[in-house]
Amino acid sequence: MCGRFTITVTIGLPERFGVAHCKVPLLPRYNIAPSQPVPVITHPFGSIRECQEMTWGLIPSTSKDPTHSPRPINARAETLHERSTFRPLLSSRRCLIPATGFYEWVRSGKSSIPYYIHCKNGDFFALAGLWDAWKAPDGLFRKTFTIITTRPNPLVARYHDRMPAILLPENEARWLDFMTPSNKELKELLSPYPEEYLTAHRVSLAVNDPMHEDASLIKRDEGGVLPV
DNA sequence: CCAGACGTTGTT
DNA sequence: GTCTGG
DNA sequence: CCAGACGTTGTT
DNA sequence: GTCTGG
Repeated sequence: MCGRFTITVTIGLPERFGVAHCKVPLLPRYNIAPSQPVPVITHPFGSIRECQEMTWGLIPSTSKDPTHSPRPINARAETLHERSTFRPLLSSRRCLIPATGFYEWVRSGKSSIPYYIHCKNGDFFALAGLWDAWKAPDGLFRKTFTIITTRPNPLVARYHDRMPAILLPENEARWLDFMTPSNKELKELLSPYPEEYLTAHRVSLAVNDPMHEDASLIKRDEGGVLPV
């Protein structure tokens, strides 16, 4: 699945994702966790692409009291069209979440061992997401999003049975297009990202604590005997 | 019809 | 908004 | 995702 | 065990 990710590089991010003027602060992030603000790319109908901050963990616009409702951080690609929470968002609330890597954990007894998965060449990639705006009692809108998950490619399957839906660069515009993809096309867009572009290595247990945020988190850690 | 919920993950 | 349960 | 808390009352 | 917070 996808419960933590990174944006280790911010130089060139607006250009890479077709955003002319990015109004949100772009800082390197080494441990992005649910509930945190994250830069998200949208393409409003009849306008240009935008990059805005949204909170990770979806609060549907119809939510009455989000305090005590689930805020899904992931949505299964296989069942998007049959989930009442996600289906209404498929037509006009698709978004891209820029990233340079993500973490997956392997449970080992009482502890969880983190692995870092990223592009071999260090490129950005775009996670496929859905967002919504919820009107708070104060009248302000809270924008939130969820990351779509899909089957793992063989590389990620060594660590987990799910992985985030990473879009092929040539498909990113289609995902944002106001012409909603058919179910068939959605399935294709959200298929597992090819493993040959990715690599993975074990990292420090320091990643487990979302308070830890420094660049050393993504360094290789020769800690043990678990899978590469 | 209306009322009420609406998620994923991993673990047992 | 849409689906499920009663 | 993992880590950490998990309560109420009355008083300052 | 389960919920909340980051």
